[in-house]
Amino acid sequence: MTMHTVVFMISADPEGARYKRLAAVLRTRINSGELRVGDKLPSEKDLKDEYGMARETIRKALGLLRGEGLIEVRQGHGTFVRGKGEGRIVKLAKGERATARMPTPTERHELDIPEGVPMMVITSSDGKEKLYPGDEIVITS
Amino acid sequence: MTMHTVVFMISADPEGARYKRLAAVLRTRINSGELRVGDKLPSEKDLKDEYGMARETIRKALGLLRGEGLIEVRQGHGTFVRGKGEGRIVKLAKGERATARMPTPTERHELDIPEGVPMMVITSSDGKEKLYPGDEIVITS
DNA sequence: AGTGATTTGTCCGTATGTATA
DNA sequence: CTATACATACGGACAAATCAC
Repeated sequence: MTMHTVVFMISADPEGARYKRLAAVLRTRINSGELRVGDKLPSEKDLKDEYGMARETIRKALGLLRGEGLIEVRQGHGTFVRGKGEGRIVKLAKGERATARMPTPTERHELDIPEGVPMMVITSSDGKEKLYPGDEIVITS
Repeated sequence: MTMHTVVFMISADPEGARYKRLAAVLRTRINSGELRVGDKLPSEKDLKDEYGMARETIRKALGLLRGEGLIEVRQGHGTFVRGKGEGRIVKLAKGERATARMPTPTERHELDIPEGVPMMVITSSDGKEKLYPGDEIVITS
């Protein structure tokens, strides 16, 4: 039995953009458990060297994953696998309605929502709105 | 009283990145009603000429708005102001829980969810999940 | 406290490909 | 077929945040 490191190649098949294929590879590395919550991904420079892409292309791939709420990027620090959130439970009162949308940058800052995480909006019958980070709330009847 | 066209300038105050300020300007032009649902935004080239930024910078600004579900970009066609969705109402059954997250590219394609729109996940007590585009659903108790 | 190295953020310019009108 | 418009990719440069020492 030969010991070997698993190298996740970018498929030579030119199906789709390179940054999308790289994102798919990284998504697999995360979902497969090779990279766990809190783990640091390779730096953009390392990914650039490893996959032979321009840094901008690497960043586009990371941007996709960030948009899915799968990773968190901290300037000067690194890129990390994000957790799923606690799942605080909120009971929907009579007449209240819940919907989801993406927050504006202002709302993101005020509610401390990371990029790529939606927002849950609960509207009561009088029109007042309550806002929650979408990954930290579960609604029950 | 002087008649004048309102020109949305990029504030000279260098607060934040240029693409974020441009996004804020465009967001205002949309929310103020100057640009309505379905309206076409200026082309990337026009925005580039108008604001004197590189096209990549323009695209980053548009990317922000796309990430908020505010605009829709169609290759070879243009950039358009997105509608808010219908608001189909779904009643939450006993034991069901609702949460929101961003869809993966696969889920986006299968549910025909535009970029920047979250997904509502309704989980029943037996673990089965129902998926809805987040901007086309409203949940009531 | 400070300095340098690392890492991500922003911005620019250019070129080419793909989709639509 | 041509022109327009968005998509992808590369390269370079400097700024800003963080870390290691």
